[in-house]
Amino acid sequence: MAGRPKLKNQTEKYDQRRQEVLRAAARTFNRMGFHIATLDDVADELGVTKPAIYYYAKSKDELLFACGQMALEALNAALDVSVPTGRNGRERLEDFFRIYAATICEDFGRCLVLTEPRDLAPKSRKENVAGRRNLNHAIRQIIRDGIKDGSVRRCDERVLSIALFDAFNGVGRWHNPQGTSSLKTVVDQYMAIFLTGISPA
Amino acid sequence: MAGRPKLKNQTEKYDQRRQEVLRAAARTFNRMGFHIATLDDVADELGVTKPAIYYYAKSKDELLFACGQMALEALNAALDVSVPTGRNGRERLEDFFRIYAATICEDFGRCLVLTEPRDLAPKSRKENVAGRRNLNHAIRQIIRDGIKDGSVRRCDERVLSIALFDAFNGVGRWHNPQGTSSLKTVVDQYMAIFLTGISPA
DNA sequence: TATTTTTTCTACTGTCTGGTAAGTAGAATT
DNA sequence: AATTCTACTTACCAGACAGTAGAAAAAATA
Repeated sequence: MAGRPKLKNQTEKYDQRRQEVLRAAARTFNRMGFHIATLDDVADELGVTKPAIYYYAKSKDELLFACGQMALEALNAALDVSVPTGRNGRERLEDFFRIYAATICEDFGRCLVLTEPRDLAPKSRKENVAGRRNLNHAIRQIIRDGIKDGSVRRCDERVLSIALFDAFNGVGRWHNPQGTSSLKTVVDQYMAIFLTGISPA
Repeated sequence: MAGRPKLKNQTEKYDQRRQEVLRAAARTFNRMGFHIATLDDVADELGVTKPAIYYYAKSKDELLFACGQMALEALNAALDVSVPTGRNGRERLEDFFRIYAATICEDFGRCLVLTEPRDLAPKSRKENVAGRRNLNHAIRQIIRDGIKDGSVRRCDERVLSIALFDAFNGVGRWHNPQGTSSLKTVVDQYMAIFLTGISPA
C-alpha cells in the first residue's frame, strides 16, 4: 500500500483496481502454483510491469493472504445464510456445501483451496488459519446439531467435516467450467453420494 | 546417477542408502512443503551436507519424482490385491481405499498427496501424471464393475472417484499418528460415510 | 600396507526473483 | 497555468538456493 491515494474520492478507484490486481494474482497462482508463479507472471496477467503490483500490495505474501481473505469472507457469508432455522442440520449442511462448491470454483476460492497456510508468512498465516478453523468449527457445530435433531448419523464430527471439506475441495481442483458436466451436475452427484452413500438406494 | 558404485556387491548398500535419502527428502518436503524446503533442509534431516544428496540423485526434481514413484508403486500393488474376484465392486473399492489410506499416511504416500504434478519438471511430470491417471482409471473401472454387479449406485464414475480420492487424501493431510484417534478408527468412519451416507441408518 | 573405490565435505558459481529507487506521463486540483 | 497527485515505468540490487568442482575422509580390496 505504498501509494494509497490521499484524496477520499480517489480511493474507490484505487480499491477497484486493487481488486483487479488481486484477481490477476489469484488466477496466476491457480494456473501456475503459488511458488512457481513469479510477480512478473502476475504483472503479465494484468498487462503491467512488476513494480505496478507493489503500488497495490506490499509483498507477494500480502497478495496471497488477501486472496484467501476474499474467499473466507464469502464463505463466512455463506454460513450466515445457512443459519436461519426451520431447516435441520443435514439440510443446513447441504445449503452450505452447495455455496462452498460454487465459491471454491471461483478465482479466490480456488486460491484458498490450492494453497496452504504454510505458504504464508507467520503473521498472515495466523489469521488465515484462524479463518479456516472458524469455518471448520462452524460446520462441526452444524453436524452436531444434525446429530441432535436426528438428521445426521452419529459420527465424529471432526472426521465428517474433513471428509466433506476435502471431497468438495476436489471439485475446485478438478472441475473445468468448459468441460462437459456443469458444476450443478457435479454437486448434485456429490450430494447424493454423501447423503445416502455409494450403495444403491 | 553421479557416483553409482562400479562393484556389484556395493550397489545394494548404495540402493539402501538412496532409500534413506529419498525418505529424508519425503519427510522434509512433507514437513515444510516442497517449494519451501531446500536441499540443505533435506541434508540436515539426514545429518549430512547438501552435496552428499547429489551422490544419490541428480536434482531436487528427481528426489520428488522418485518419492512419488515409491508411493505409486505401492498403490499399484494395492490394485493387484483388490483384483481377485469373489468380491463385488463395492467390496473391492473398500479393500483398495483401506490400503490407500494407510499408504498416504506413510512418508512417500503423503509426499504424493501433498505435491502436484506441476511441481515436477516436464519429463518427470509426464510419467507422474501417467501413474496417477492409471490409478484413477483403475478405480473408475472398479466403480463401473460395481454399478454393473449392483453393489454400487448408478453414478458418474469420474465424479465418485474424485470424491473418494480427495476425501481420503484429507486423511493423509490431517491425520496425526500421535493424535487421539487411530488411523483405523478414522478409516472406519470414512467407510461408513461413503457406504451408507451421512443420513442416519 | 598400498591401492583403489566409495562416500562425504569445503568452497564456490550462476541464476532467479522478491523487492526497491528514482523518475515520468497524464489526470486532478488549485 | 502552476502545482500536486496518480499510476505506473525502467533499471537495478541483494539474498537465496539449486547445482558443481575438487579435495579429503572412510571403507573396501589387493
